[in-house]
Amino acid sequence: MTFQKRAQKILELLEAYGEVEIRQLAQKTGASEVTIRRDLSTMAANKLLYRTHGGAMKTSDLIKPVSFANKAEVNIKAKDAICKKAAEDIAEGDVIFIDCGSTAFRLCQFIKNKKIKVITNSLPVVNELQHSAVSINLIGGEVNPNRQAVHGSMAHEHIVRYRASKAFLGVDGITIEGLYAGSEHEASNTMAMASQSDCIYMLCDASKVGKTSYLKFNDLSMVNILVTNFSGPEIKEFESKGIAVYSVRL
Amino acid sequence: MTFQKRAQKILELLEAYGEVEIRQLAQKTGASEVTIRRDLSTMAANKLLYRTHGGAMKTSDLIKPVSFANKAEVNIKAKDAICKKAAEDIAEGDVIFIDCGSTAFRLCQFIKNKKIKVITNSLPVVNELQHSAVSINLIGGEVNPNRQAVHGSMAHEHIVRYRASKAFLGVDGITIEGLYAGSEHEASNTMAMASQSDCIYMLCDASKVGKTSYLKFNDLSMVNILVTNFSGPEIKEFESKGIAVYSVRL
DNA sequence: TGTAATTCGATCAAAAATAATCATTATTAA
DNA sequence: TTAATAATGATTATTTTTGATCGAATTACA
Repeated sequence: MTFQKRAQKILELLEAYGEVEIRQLAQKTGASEVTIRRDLSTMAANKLLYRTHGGAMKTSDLIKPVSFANKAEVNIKAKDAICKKAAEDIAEGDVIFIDCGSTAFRLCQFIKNKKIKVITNSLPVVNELQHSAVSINLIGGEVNPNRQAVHGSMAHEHIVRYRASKAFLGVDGITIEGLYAGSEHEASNTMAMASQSDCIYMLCDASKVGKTSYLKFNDLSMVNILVTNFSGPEIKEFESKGIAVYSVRL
Repeated sequence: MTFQKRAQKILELLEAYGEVEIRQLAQKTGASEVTIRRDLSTMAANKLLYRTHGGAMKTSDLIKPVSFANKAEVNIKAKDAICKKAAEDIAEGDVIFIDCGSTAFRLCQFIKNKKIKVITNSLPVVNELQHSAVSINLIGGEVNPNRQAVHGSMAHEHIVRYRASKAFLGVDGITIEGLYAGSEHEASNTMAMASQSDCIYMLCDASKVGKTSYLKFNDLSMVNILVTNFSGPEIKEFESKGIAVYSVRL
């Protein structure tokens, strides 16, 4: 059994149980404990797992290089349902913006096989769509490792050079009063994408609706379609402001 | 049995089993193990499969990060030695360009802990440096999934907006006559980075020196320093053209 | 806290696989 | 046909992988 095979097995077991012991692994792979120990060290060096005494643990998904692809993610079902609904509106030949953030990221799985062009500043989106039917335009600028996204004035300039039929955006909070972001950088990108698109989709799971955040960066007028699993009386108010609301259920 | 026939058979078996052993293949094809080994290396160079000890694995079966642990990459030692040498010249506070390509990628491991700014169009470089001391500026434009890099006119415009103290570039081939690239896109980016840098480092393992490729995109005048493990009489000629040559040994 | 039991890291040796070299055979070009 | 070129195979030297062993470090637990 080669190193690669063992590594695969180890990662599988890690995925299933969250942690593994060297004894187990040695038994399952037929290799000696010394070898397993060596495997674990090289894998740990590549940040594929955390080394513990006598075994290994799954790398915290926060630290993993590229992944919102994490099933422990909050509200994942809501986000998936929202994105599935939104993806129905995406047609062959479309040019779309995809915002950074964990919600918009979930759109990827539903558009992989569509022949469209995606303009994005989200590194996970790029990684996810890299070997798919989608052609990608990556927005350039300063990389923010925490958000796994590109920001800054160069990014802004880049965005306004393009034009898309649809933009799929996320925010930190949305109320009747307006849209809220966690940072100016994000707000700036979101605004720029909106200004360059014919139709603006706002993807918000229920936890975002009615919530405010530190920066109110715009009112609701720029939003055309709100896709959400929120279902309170406020929905009517959004609609009265001229926003089409796609309500999804889980 | 010709190479093509064998390659076909190998891919079939790979498709069926996910992995193959050299012994098997030698038996099934009637070729010697030496020949199979040669077949596998060329196929691995074309990314048709992953080379393992004693055999090969299907590319798609491999979990991506494991492939980084794969030492089957061609000329890896030369590339590492070259990059280690080149990295010695990088000082705190530097702003540097890093080209796409497998050679320049190897620079990452040696600069992770330096407080510098890296401007790059290479997605693997971004992933590698994302959670390090390095701050990253990602060049925007069209993503080429095969090269895992960003190209196009937008990329060019992005590059020329910045200025760096050093550029670490790769080429497909280098001779006394000039520099050769595999595509115009690459050449365009390489040229742009060179034009915006004070000092241009060319990173070339021995297989690149003396080799030409389909596009000669410039003469040698733009190169300041050639870092290579090549050690033939041609080195003197490079030096006579005013290029400083850093010779590395393995 | 101190002691026993694990686990780890380093070093070594054996086995397997690979790379390098050279001779031989097939293929192609002149 | 003959010479040049490329592909293959055999042989040898080198490298890689693996497992064993032993002192040091870490953990468990009495």
